[in-house]
Amino acid sequence: MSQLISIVWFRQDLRLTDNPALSAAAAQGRVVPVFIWSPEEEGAWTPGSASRWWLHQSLRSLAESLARLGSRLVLRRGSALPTLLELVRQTGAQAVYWNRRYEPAIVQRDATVKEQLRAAGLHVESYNASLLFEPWQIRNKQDRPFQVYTPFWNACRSFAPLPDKPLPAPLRLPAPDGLNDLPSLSLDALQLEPTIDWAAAMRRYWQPGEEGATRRLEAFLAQPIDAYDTARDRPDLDGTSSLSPHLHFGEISPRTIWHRICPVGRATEVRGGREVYLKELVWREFAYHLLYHFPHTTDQPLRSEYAAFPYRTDPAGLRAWQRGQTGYPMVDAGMRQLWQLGWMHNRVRMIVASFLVKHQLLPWQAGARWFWDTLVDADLASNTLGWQWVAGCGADAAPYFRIFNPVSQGEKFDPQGDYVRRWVPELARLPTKYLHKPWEAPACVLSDAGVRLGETYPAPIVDHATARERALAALATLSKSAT
DNA sequence: TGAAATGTTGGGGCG
DNA sequence: ACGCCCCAACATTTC
Repeated sequence: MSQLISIVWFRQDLRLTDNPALSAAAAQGRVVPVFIWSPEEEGAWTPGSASRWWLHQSLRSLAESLARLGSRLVLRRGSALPTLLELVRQTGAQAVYWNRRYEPAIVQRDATVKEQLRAAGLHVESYNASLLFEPWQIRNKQDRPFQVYTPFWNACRSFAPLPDKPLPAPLRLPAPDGLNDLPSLSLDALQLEPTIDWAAAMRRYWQPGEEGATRRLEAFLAQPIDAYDTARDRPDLDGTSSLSPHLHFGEISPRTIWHRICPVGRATEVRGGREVYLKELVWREFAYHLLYHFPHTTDQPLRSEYAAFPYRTDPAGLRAWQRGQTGYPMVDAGMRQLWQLGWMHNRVRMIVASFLVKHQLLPWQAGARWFWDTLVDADLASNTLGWQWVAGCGADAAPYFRIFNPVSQGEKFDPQGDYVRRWVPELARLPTKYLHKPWEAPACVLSDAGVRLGETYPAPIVDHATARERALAALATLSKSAT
């Protein structure tokens, strides 16, 4: 057995299967797996409460998986570079391996870490574990990054080479002598979990970790995939894959999903629900592509003229939105699902985001920040893309005048009202006809359902038609000042 | 991966 | 039989 000792630095790749850094290290000799909690190095985007809850569970799962292979996950907290150098001293490691991340602050940090470790004489390699295509691989004919989705998708679907087949998990993970005596924090010492236990519903709904991710994928694939095209838009059904948090933490690889959906490997060969799902996966790739090439967009609009957009300041309005108390059942249902599950159906994300930005004229950055704190799948690339898309200031964005009507969206995508009844139980007894617009219900209908508007459920905080006119007027000032 | 306003068409009631 | 109007259904335009 070789005596070469390698450190595998786990980050957002909390899995054993299709983990190139882990496989490379295991092929070299003995492995020291480590996770370093260094939130201060994430710039302005330190993980939010829901993300930290998930991370705690996922680390526990990873530690158990490593223990089954005769290894041990070492936990540390602090700045990455000095922590890694200390580990090198303590283990005699000659190599450090990790899988890449793409957030602006992390790209910078990792470049420094790599340079300094190499300067210290270590062998250092990083790998792609979380994307089908590297953000710099996909270029348009002018050799520039894409800013529109459809041509990006066309470039990805015909890109050669195809995404690699997933690597198998290592069968054994030889530990260096003394791995068990290496100083490590306990998982609890990282203080990732909330001090008040608000995660009960999340525990019921999610199974963080690689095994839970695999089960979620298999459950999704057990459904008729041809229905995905329309079922994915229905928040009252289980039509989506719900893999987003597992993907964010790297508990499952997009390559694994790609090759399960598309066994021949070529996206040009699939149609129907399979193709639609691959396109959703590639939206995630597009988000990383944009974040990598336009790193300022986490806080600034991609279309710079939107920096002058006349957003309002309204702390009470923002709070009503956050708490699901806007008086629009579809919006409130979404915000309460988010609060309880740390997740919201994507169709409803578009509705609530449109409401915040267009009906309330509040800045998309405030919405992005709230999602960042409350989503278990909070992902800087996807979150940034989604909010800029809704606000109209991003890549391939919805035109600003595309304003969702929360009533007609509800009637269209939650036709029996199951979704609203589940998340806004105080309206559950209203007839479906009025469920998405309780202010139009006759007084006797409201009282029969036990609803008193303004008391048991809020009256709408803005009138739709008025808010729509106000949003269009705000857009007009923008295009005037831009010329 | 909008919604609302406006325009067009065609069936049917009715004088 | 015919013109007129209404209106639903659909298409197009506008925001």
